Amino acid sequence: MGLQGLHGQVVDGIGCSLAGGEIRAGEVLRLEDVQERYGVSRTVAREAVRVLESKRMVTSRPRVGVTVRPESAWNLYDPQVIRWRLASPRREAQLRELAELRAAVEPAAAALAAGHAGPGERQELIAQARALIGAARARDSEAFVTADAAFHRVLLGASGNGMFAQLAEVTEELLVGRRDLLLLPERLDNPAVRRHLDVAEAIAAGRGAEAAQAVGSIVAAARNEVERILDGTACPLPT
Amino acid sequence: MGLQGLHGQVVDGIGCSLAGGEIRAGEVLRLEDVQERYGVSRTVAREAVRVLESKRMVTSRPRVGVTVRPESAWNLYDPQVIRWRLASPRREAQLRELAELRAAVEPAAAALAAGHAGPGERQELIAQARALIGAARARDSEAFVTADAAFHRVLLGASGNGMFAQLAEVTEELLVGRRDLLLLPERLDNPAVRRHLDVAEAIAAGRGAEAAQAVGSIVAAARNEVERILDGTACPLPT
DNA sequence: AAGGTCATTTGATAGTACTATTCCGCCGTG
DNA sequence: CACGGCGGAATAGTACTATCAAATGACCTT
Repeated sequence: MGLQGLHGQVVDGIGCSLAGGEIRAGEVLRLEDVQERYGVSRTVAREAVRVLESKRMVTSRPRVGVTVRPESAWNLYDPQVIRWRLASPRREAQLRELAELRAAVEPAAAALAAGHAGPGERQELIAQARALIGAARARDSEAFVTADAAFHRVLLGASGNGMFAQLAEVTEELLVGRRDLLLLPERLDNPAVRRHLDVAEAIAAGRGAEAAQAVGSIVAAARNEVERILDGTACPLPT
Repeated sequence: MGLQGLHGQVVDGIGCSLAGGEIRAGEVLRLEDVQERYGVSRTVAREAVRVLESKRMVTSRPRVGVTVRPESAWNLYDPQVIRWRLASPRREAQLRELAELRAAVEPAAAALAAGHAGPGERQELIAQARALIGAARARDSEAFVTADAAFHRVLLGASGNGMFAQLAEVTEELLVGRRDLLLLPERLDNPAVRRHLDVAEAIAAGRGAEAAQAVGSIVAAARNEVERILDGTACPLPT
């Protein structure tokens, strides 16, 4: 995973502590503290700090030490940061943010995909949509998440926008996060599932607006689901 | 900016070369090459590699060296990466992606802001909208961009979603990028400008859907503008 | 073709010298 | 007496070098 090498472990350890709120913004760590806390050499400690600095989680200044920056400054799109936040007590807030982000982006990605997708991608979308429906019918939660993730990955990739495509990884974490929250095999077969095929067909036909609308209903439902589970305050779906 | 310390300069140099396509995916750099290319010690070279690794632009493996990863793997939301890509020959593609991202996110942010914004934020939005209109009337390109950036920063921040808020920085780069592309003082006073006040008032009144729609028209126009300038292929605005 | 050996390159540590910044005391001035 | 600027000293990061360990790809042997 992200912990290649000694420094990676240190980064992961500190990153976790930061995301978990164990170390709060404004607090300062000395390089020496990091060394003995993790039992590593100065070099490794510095590399770890450099990486965290690159993620904008800390700043390093002479005579002061390593200062923790406020969460709002962090690179919140860094996959590692997302994972830390998902593993933190504030997991719910992160899930909600991801759901909102996804709800905003995927419709736009679908609209673009209708214009940019290649023949293979259009076919792949339909194939994954059918696999999704099949998995839902079979109450196969495993295959369901796999097909769901694959579908949205292809969709985002077909948008031709690299930044959208990169959200596929995030989306997958969201999907498994949702699955973990409520593993309801009986809930698998809902209207949103069949909507996936509508999306695939709309994109295959190049009908961007239609695809966007269909995706919009899917992600809005997903977001609503997350919201409902998290804090009970579900927003009504726009008809 | 991001070049604090020696290693920062090396990171910036390599990052630039990578984004500029001077070093392509799959190519390998040896740590020793980095050392003599930038005249730095092994320690600094390693720190630079660690940072680039954190940005997912390279991987470092023993016996092989530092391998450049394909652009699709990079942390495209890292502000530094965005800046490198904006400074590269492929600047246009990056601008387009940013415009598309913004078009997708800001309406959603506006809808959320209608629910989450505090009293101060609602007032601030109206104030910035008025400042924007004033700057447009006065043909003051400088004040225009400032107010525009401030408006969207407050808007994104008021969404209550940290990931949305973080796009403010990106949006500002997009705004100045657009300004640089076409500094047209006479174009300042267009319908989209007055829409900002509609947005502010809708959010102030808590009418999320209305705010989202108004923002949608603004960002769609902006995106269309960018597209038109970049490659002449403008998409028709959805009525 | 399969397997082992070796060279190469990164990974990690220790030690050292440098540098920047902050803190604090000193002095002068108002 | 209080306030403010000035400068030294302590402190913590910055950077370099040297050295050993570990991993792995390539080559050679069988």
